[in-house]
Amino acid sequence: MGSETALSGTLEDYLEAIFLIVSEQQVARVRDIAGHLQVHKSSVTAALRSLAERELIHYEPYGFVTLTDRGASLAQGVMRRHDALRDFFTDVLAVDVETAESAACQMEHAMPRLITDRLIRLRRYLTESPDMGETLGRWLANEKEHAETT
Amino acid sequence: MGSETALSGTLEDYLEAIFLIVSEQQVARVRDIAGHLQVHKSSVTAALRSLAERELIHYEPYGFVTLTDRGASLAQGVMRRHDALRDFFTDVLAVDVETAESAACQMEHAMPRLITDRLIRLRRYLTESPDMGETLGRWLANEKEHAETT
DNA sequence: ATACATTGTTTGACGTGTCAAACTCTGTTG
DNA sequence: CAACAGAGTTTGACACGTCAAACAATGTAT
Repeated sequence: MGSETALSGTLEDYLEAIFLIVSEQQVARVRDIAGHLQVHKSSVTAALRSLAERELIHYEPYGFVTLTDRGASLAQGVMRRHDALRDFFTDVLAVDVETAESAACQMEHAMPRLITDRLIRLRRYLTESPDMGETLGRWLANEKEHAETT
Repeated sequence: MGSETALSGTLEDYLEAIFLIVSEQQVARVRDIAGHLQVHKSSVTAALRSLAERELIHYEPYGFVTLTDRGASLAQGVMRRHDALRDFFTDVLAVDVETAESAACQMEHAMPRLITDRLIRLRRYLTESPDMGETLGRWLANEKEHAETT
């Protein structure tokens, strides 16, 4: 079952960016991707070629970019890991959104399915179950005291 | 205050390997590092030069390798992140050691201090506090059912 | 001490990702 | 439709990390 060769973290980032941009605008332009990833346009062109070779995007030079089915499903996988981490960091560890977001960004790439699933469910359990909710709340309150000791 | 330029994840891996080897043997040899990291000896030589330039290791060609103080403290930081992740994965998320270890290996590099601290404390709280212990236990049992659905 | 296997280094090549600058399309706008 | 600004691409250079193969040093037996 064709996973060819695993994507690099970098290409996963491009895929994710394209997914997000396509969700808002209909279509992704090189300029938007470059802006989103804080990278030069020429780097984007190179990445697009590579993603197109792997058939993860539809791309013709000077044309708009969209995801193939495989590309979209891969991108969703990346985003799921990203969101799982970020939400766990903010909702359970009470970390500020900026820190959570940027850490998630960098840690998302190598996270196995099993850990992603468990993280999502533990967060749900901890934030939604009434008994855990209270205990967690106590822990969180406790954390506030130790905060800002960096 | 002097962080020069942040280490790459790769160099952090070398530093960590050296730390571990030095802990067991007195001294790290190129061969051991290469074995530990599953990399060719020539890659090790290159990495050692780079670490020596940054004054993180004591290194003379054909000589033994040891960590400088800065190197040791950096290595301990990496290991602390590594262990925090691995232990959280195994003890809280009930993930098997191999998966936990290899995921920690790859995710450890970009993890901010704040998140590391919180992760360590949450694990402790969840596994050592009696009330949480029971609730967590129930959650864990529940996880077993959903397992192997990959 | 000399020979030898082990260990370490050098060299040259490659892959990936980045940038900067020159160049080329493309679609407006007058 | 001609000119132009904006968007995209090409090219050449670089940094990083890796490998494979040729080479050099090391120390350990005999």
